[in-house]
Amino acid sequence: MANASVGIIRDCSLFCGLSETSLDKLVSIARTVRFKKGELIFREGDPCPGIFVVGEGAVRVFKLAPGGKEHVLHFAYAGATFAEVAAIGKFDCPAFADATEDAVCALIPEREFRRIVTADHGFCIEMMTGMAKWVHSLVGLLEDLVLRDATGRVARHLIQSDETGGQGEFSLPMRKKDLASHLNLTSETLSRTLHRLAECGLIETKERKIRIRELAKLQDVADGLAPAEFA
Amino acid sequence: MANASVGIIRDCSLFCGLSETSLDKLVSIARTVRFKKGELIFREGDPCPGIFVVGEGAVRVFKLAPGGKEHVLHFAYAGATFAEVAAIGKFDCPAFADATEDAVCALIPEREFRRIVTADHGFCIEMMTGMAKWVHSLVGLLEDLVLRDATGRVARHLIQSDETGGQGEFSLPMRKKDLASHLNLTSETLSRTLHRLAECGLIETKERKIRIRELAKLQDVADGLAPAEFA
DNA sequence: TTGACGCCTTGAGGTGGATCAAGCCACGAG
DNA sequence: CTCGTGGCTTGATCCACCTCAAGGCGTCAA
Repeated sequence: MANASVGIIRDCSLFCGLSETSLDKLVSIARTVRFKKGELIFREGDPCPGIFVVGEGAVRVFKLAPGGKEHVLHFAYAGATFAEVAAIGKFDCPAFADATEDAVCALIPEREFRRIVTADHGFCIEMMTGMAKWVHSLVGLLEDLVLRDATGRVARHLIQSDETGGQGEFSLPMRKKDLASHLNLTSETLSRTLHRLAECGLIETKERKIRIRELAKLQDVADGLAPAEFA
Repeated sequence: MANASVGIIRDCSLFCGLSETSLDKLVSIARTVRFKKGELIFREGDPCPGIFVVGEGAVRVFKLAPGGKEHVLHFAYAGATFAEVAAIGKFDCPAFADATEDAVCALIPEREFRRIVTADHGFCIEMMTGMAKWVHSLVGLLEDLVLRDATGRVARHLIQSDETGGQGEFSLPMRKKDLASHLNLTSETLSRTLHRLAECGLIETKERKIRIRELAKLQDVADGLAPAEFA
């Protein structure tokens, strides 16, 4: 197991479309890195070590305010990548990252990654549109923080997280504390908000499992059209 | 003047690095479009018409909340582009745009743009890193909104807007109302905040002209380390 | 000049969500 | 079993910023 990266890279959404030769090159350069739960992966301002691909576990990317407050920008689970943006733009790490669960990742050094981008036009196009999607989702997040209130943010997040489309139940893969931070709330407010949504019958909650009962109404709440029944 | 776009495109930061042949193709396809002050350019949800390059005037890109509240994502002045992200990602327009001053722009249809991206690997790389920079700046904005208070946001914006590096005076190119919206403040709060910064001697204000007097202290304020003298 | 309109400023009061401080529950270790 | 720890919930209080309302000031057209 000199290189567990092989599987990780082949299975990840970013690289799985690459040609065999590119993949081989990638794999031959990639290092496998492991982190314990809670371990810091990099700090804001560190030189960017390259692109990380998560194989197992969970990673969170976050900013730290002078006062110590943290804001979670991004959660990365199996198949996802992080630090791509810094690697592409040649910035230093723009944020902190740590493991919220024991994690194993493949690390692709920046230089090798850049080689592939310059060699493979198709891949480059994919990266470009990938970045555009990032921008899109960030704009969504901005919109969230600015145009919606706490309840709206929670509602929208629930809708987006539910891949079942309101049919079955799904579970929140992160601590409430971190989710709260991602939505720029305190865990207290998140807790109260979920409770309120449940009271109104829009959702059911059980531990970290959630089921959406009234998708349409929840959508209304997300759009700021608070239904009358809201206390 | 069948095509004022020639100059616009040659002078803009995004396309000025292109080869002559690519430029020629681009110019031959581009349309010149004019907007009156206050005129709406596109709405959120419209199919993306292509990439706009601003030649003269000023454009603001903004989101609209159900309640009518608007949030300015981006100001575009001469040489800048907007709607690039939607064009690349093939989304519909993710926001509204209107002219805050009489404006003349070059419009490059999406299809033509895509042709260039697939034909010109170098350009594609540039676009990719351009998108990465967008992400970077959006993360900065997010950080601003989440980790800083009103005063910190204003301070940071002033520092970033001052190309003279604290030497001379510079002027805010947009209405205070729009700047306030960009920083997620009301114009009232912006007004008061500027006043307070001026009272403390960190800046001088005269109409829309601003001079930074104490860059270091202003930087501290931006970083949330409010100096004692702050009322 | 006069009036109307936009933009900015100033003041007084309201509020959403943060903060602080307990208590509760589940789970793992001893 | 008990204890300890980490995450979640709940309630009371507080404060930064918003909202609403009014007045000043510059600009443009008549």
